[in-house]
Amino acid sequence: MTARTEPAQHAGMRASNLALVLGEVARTSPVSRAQVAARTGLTKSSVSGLVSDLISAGLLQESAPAATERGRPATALSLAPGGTAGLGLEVNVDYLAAVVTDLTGKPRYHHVVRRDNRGRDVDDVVADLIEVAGTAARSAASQGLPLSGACVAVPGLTVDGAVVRTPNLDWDRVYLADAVRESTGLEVDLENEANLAALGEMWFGGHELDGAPLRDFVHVSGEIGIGGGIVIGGEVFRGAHAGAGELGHVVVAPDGPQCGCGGHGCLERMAGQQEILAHAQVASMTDLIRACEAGDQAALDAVAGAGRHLGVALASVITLLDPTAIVLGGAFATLAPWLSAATSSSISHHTGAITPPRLLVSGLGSDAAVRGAAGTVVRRVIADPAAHLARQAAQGRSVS
Amino acid sequence: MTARTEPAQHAGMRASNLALVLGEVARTSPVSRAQVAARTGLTKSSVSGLVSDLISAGLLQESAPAATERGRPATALSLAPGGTAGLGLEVNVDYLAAVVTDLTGKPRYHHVVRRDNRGRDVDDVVADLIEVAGTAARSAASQGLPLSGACVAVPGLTVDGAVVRTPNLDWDRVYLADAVRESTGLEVDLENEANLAALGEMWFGGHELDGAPLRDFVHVSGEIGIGGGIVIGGEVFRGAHAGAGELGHVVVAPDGPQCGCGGHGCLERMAGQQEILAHAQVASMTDLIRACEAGDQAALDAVAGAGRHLGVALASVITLLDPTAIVLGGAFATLAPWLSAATSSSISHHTGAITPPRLLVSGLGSDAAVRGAAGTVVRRVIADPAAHLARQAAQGRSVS
DNA sequence: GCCATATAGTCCGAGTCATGAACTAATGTG
DNA sequence: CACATTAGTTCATGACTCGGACTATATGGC
Repeated sequence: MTARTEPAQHAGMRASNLALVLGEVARTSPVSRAQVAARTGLTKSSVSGLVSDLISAGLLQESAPAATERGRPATALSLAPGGTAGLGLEVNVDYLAAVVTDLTGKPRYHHVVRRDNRGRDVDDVVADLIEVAGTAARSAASQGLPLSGACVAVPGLTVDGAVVRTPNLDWDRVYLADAVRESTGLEVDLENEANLAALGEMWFGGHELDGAPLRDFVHVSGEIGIGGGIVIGGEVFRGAHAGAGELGHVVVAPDGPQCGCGGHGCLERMAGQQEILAHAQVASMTDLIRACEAGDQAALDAVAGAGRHLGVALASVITLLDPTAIVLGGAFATLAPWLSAATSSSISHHTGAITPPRLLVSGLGSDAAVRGAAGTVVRRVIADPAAHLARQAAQGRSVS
Repeated sequence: MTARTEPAQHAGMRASNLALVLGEVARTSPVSRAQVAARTGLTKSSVSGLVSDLISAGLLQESAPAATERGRPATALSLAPGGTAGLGLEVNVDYLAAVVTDLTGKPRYHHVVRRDNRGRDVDDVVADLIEVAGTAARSAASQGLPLSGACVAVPGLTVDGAVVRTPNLDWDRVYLADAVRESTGLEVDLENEANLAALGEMWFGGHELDGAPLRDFVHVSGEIGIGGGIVIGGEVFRGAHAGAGELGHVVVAPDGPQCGCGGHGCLERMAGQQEILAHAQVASMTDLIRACEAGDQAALDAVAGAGRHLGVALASVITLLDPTAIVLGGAFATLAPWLSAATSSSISHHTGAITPPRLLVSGLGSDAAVRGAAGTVVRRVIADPAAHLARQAAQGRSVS
C-alpha cells in the first residue's frame, strides 16, 4: 500500500549531494574541492556550495593549503574530528563496555566493566549500563564532543528497541533503548552484537582486499555462543524478521544432539565454547589457550575439531552467499593459530570449484561490537548529513 | 577510486520520479493521477507532467473515466500493453524455450522445443536457440509489440555475457549473449536459470503473503541438478562473484560422498534426481511419479529421504537468511505431494525458535525461468523509464 | 623580474524541475 | 439549479545544479 520510494525533490537532491561530498571526503581525506568534484561528477561550483554548508555545520574542516605540481595550491578538506561523536555501548554475558568515537572514527573514550551478568537481575544490569553510559557521555562533553546518538550492542535479537531472545542472558522484552534514551537524552538504537562486530571489523579492522575495504563478507563472532554477521554491499543483512546470520545454528551434524535453540546438530552445539572446553578437558578459555600453547594434544584436537565443524558451516555459507572474505572474530580469533588450518581444509573439502573467499582473522577481538556500535552513529551522520543539519537547526531553535 | 554514487541532478530527479509514477501504476493499476499523487507524495501537478511524458512514450494509457463516489470522475491509468515487450529465452538440458511478454507481464507468445541437448555440439544448440529467438521476435513484430531487449536463462554460471561452468551441459565460455545480440539486434542479458525462475515465481507465480507479494524468499529449482535463487528486497542476490544461491551444494552430510562439484555431501549429491531414481529403483521421473501415485514404498521412501535432506539444507538457509518463504519449484514442485511433509518436519527438526517461513509450491513449474527472463526485460523498463525514453529518442533520431 | 601556463576556487546568469495556489472540468446532492 | 466534491491543468515561484567567466595563487622559462 505504501509508496515504494520517496519522491525526488530539490531538498532530496541537495541531501543526496551533501552525502555524496561528505562520503567522498570521508573515504579519501585529505582532498581538495576540485578532486571531490572530479570524483563525484558534480561541478566545482556545486561542490563549493555543498562544502561550505558542511563546514558551517562543523562536519568538515579546511587544513593548510597543500602544494600541488603547478597552479594554485589546493586547500585540503577533511572530516572535522569535533563535528559530532557517537556513543557505543555493549551489554554482554561477562562485561559491559562503552566507546566514544569522533567523526573520523577514532575512539576518544573506552571503558570496559568486567562482570558476569548471567543470573543477575535485569534492572541491576540496566542500571549499571546507564551509569557506564553517563560516564562516557560526560567524558565526551569534557572533550567538547557533541554526541549525536548512541547504539547498544546486545547478545540477542532486537525488535523495535526491545531485546528479545538472548540465549545466554535469558532476557525477554527488555526495553533497553528507552531506558538509555531517557537517561542520556540521546537517540538510541539497539542492535545485535554479532552484526555490530561485523561492521566494526569492516570500518576499523584494517582489512583490505585488493586495496579495497571489505564490503561483502561474513563475520564469525564466537564468545559464549557463536554468532554471525552478514555484510552485503557494506550493509548488514538482517533478513525478513531480523533473524539472519545466525551462523551458530547452521546444521553441521544432521543426526547430531539437540541444541539449546531447539534444533539439532547446530554449529554452536557441536563447536561452541562449552563443547570445546569439555573435549579439551579444561575449565576455562585461558586454560585452553595455555594448553594449546603447551602443545597439549587433547586441547589441540578439541580446537581442531571445532575448526572442522566451523568449516562445514562456512562451506554452506560460502555456497549460499559467495562472500569475498570470512573474518574470524571473538574467541575464534584468539584460537585462530590452532583452528584456522582445520577450518580451511574443512571448507575446501566441502566446497567445490567456487572462488574461495579469504579467511581473515579479526584485528579488534572483543572490541569489535562496541566499536561498531559507536561507528554506526557517526556513519549515519556521514551517510545523511542533511538530516543531521536539520536536527542541529531544530536544536538551535529550541535553545535560542 | 570511483565515486560510490551518481550525483543527483535535475535529470536524475525526473528519472527517479518517472520510475516512481510508472511503478505505482504498475503495482496498482488502474489508478487515477490523483491517487498516484497521494500515494507517491508528489503533487498533482508533478504527476500530471510525468504521466503525460509516460503516455507520449507509449508506456501508459488512459482508460475510460471511472465513476467515483462524488465529484469529477477519475481517468484511469494503466500500463500500455503495446508499449514495449521483452523476449525471454531459455537453454536447458532437455529443451529450449521462448516467451514474449508485454509490458503488463502477460505472455503473448510461448514456444518450447523439447530435445536433449547433452552431448550435442554447442554451435548447433546455439543455432537452434537463434532460430527459436527469431521466430519469437517475428511473432512479436506481427503483434505490433516492439521488443526492448532479451534475456537468456542458462543452467549455469554467467560472467559478462558468457556462460561458464554448466555442470550438466559441459559448456565453457560460450558467448551466448553476443550470438543472440547479433542475430536479433536486441540488447541481450544472460542469467542463471535458477535466479530467473525465482524472479518469475515472484512476478507471475501468484504467491501472496499477508496480501503482499513475495519480496524476500528462496526458490528451489530442481531439474537435473538442484539450483537455488535468493531474492532479497525483490532483487536477486548474486554474491560477490555471482555464485550465491547454489543451494544444491550446501552440505547436508558432512561425511558424505564426493559430489561432481568437488565438495562432499552436497544436497545435490544426496538428493538429486539421479539419487532419487536410484533409490526408488525406477528409470525416469515419469516412472517415479507413477510409482508414487501407486503407493510404491521404495519410491515414497526415496522421495521422502530426498525431502529430509532438502530440509537440512533449507534449515541452514533459514538460519542464515531468514526469508519469509521458501518456494519449491521444478521437479520438487511435481514431487511436492510426497516430499513436502518430510521437508517440513526436517526443517523444524533442524531449526530452533526462528519465525518459520512459509513453504510454498511453484505455480509455474518449469516455465518459471523463461517467464522470469522475459519479465526482467519489461521490469527493467518499468524500473527506469527515463533510460527507455532516451533509447527511443536515440532510435528516432537515427531513423529520421 | 616578468609573463605564460596551469590549477583551485568563487560568482553569477541560465536552465530544469517540483511546488503550491488558483483555476477549470465534471460529477452527485439537496 | 446552486453547491459541495473530486480530478486534473496552468502558471508563477523557488530550490537546485550547471557552465562559463572570473579571481587567486602557484610553477617555470625567458
